[in-house]
Amino acid sequence: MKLDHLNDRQRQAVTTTEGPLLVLAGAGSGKTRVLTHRIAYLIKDKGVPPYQILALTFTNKAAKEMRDRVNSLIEGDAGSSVWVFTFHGFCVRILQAEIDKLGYQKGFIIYDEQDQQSLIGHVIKDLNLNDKIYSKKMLSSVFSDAKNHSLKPERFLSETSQPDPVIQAYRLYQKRLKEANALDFDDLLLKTIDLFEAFPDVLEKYRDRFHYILVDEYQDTNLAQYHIVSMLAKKHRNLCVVGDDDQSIYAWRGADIRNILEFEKDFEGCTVIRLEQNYRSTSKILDAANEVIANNRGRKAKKLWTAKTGGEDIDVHESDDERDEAYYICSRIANGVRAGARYDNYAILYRTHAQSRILEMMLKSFMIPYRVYGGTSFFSRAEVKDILAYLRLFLNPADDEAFLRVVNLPPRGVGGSSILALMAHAREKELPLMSAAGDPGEMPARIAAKFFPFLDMMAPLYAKLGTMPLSEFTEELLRTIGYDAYLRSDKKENYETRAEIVEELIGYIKEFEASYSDSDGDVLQAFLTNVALFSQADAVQEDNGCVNLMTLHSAKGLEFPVVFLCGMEDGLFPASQSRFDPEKLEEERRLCYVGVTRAKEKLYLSYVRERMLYGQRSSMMPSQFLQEMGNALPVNRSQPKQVFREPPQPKKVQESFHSYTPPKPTSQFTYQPVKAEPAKVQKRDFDGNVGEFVRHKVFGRGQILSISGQGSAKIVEIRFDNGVVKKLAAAFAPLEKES
DNA sequence: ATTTGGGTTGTTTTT
DNA sequence: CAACCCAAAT
Repeated sequence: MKLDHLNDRQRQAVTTTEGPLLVLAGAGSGKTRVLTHRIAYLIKDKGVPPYQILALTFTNKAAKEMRDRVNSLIEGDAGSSVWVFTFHGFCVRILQAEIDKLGYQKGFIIYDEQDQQSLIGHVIKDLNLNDKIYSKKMLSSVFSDAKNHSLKPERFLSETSQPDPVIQAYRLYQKRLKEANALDFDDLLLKTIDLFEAFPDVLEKYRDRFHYILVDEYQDTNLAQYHIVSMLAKKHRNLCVVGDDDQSIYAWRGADIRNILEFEKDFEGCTVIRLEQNYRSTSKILDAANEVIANNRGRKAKKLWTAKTGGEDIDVHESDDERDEAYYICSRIANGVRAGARYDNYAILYRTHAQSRILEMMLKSFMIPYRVYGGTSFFSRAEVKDILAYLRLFLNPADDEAFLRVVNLPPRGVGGSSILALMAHAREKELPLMSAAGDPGEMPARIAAKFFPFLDMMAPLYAKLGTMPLSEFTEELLRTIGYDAYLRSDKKENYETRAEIVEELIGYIKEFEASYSDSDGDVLQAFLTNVALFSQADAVQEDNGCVNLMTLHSAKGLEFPVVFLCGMEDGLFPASQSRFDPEKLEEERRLCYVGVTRAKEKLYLSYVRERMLYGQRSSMMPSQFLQEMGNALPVNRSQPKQVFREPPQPKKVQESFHSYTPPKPTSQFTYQPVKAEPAKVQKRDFDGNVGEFVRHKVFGRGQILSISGQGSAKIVEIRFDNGVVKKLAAAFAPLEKES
């Protein structure tokens, strides 16, 4: 194994194979390289059988990349038998083999956030809780907190003295999950721990097996993950964790920075190696990053340096508003491309998804191909959810959330009251909804009959399941339920887009089953798990010929020659909720650090004076982080604001899911770069004037007091004859001039 | 039963 | 200015 292209520290990190090892790897210091070489070194030079190695990552993409790179380092496909998984994927794998020991069935399904919310909604109803105090949101975050922070959520809840209703709700929630044979995301970790604790022989089995364990992004592990790792590593103690406390950006979802800060205490006699040479960015960029992060307290001492001295100045730009900002960014990109750059050299990073919209519009009018990661992704489209809900019901008829979603979709005359009756009946009999519908007992016949069409339709499909490839089965399913006709009849949204999404999903299933070789598993379950664990970052693909748009969070681990960090304003970034909470502020600052260090050659920082927030214009101040980077920014940065000609009117965004890529290595979904759409004629422009009288379909006659905004954002303020003053969107309100 | 509309929320970030 | 939730209309 040749290691001479590694620097001394990297090589040390690769070859220190025995005992606990903490690698503090600064941004761009070659952490993935170390991990992959370490795995290859273990196999090739140390003769470790690949199946004794376990590597844990946070995203599927990271896992896939690691697998690929290991395989290219060693001949043959020995690398493929290394277990490289995300934490969640690893837990699923174990639970699929062992979960029956915990009283669940093997074909469990994973509830996503929406299912979770909706289930909590039912719990609130059933317990008659005041949903003003105990909202879905509040409860779900408490539950998640409890699960993430503690091995015994119940104990956590009482120790943090949660009010009784919360504890009751928690119990009922867990009970319902179990009845539905479902696990939420946090359960995946928690149940694995439960399993290991309750069945020492099972733990022993895995403990024996994994002689070498590697953990990527260790700074982002939560207590549950920490626990899993330490249980597994207890025997052989060959645990290598790699991370950077400065890049810990997931505390809000339970990541505990102490896991990395106290690793040395937790694993006695551990070796610590610091990787401080950055191979990614120019020193101009790195200086800025070092400046901001220096404002955080309680971090491990380290000083990143780079051999790439100098480089281009960082650009700081002020715009009037977000439209202007978008224009500025687009024109920079257009110039760059004209000068020979590729579109995929560029990334536009922002704090919140909401910021992407205006950027998208402007990119379209510049005819710049782009890709948005995250946001309303393909898998959260209603059509996809519909179909997946059906499929879930086939894997697991106890899935009540899925049942509720599809029982009346397309509409087949099953309404709220029937559902309510069924739910009561099901509760009484302690049956899942599906079974309860098939076993109506003393339910009024009139109501029971409502469910017959649905049941009759499903029954033959159950019989067909498994007799044909999943994709064909899905097509059969869609034909049977008449989904296409439903899409056509639903005039709300345009049929073409939605039909296209259905096609896309079928295509995705085909890809999946083609690459699914393990004949020993249930394809349907594997597929649903794959989808549930699919994440934003997984879709990222370099060299796609597109400008990349994403949140700062999903940018972690990536790098781009040119990075735009936009919306650098107090209240947005750092977010308003974080500004006065020192811990949260530090996390925002780390996020800023992550953002800055994504850039290899050129960094643009931009902020606006005025931005639309909560539906109204508010004036903004430059982010405090800009001040903090001050020394690394060019001195003459109060450049005169560029004056643009009238920026092109952004075209109406054509509804589109901005692409996604299947996680399988071979899959190659073609993505058509978004081409500019011809401007569509907007809704009619209401042309009343102040003082004139108008008639509203509902409110009656009124007088226009003021008009603001323009185009579809035009707002008219009207005092109606009954004295009520309302602000209405001119483009949408049913207004007519009073004659 | 289904649809519509108004009123009410509230926004980080995601495995 | 959304998305979401509930109430009222048909």
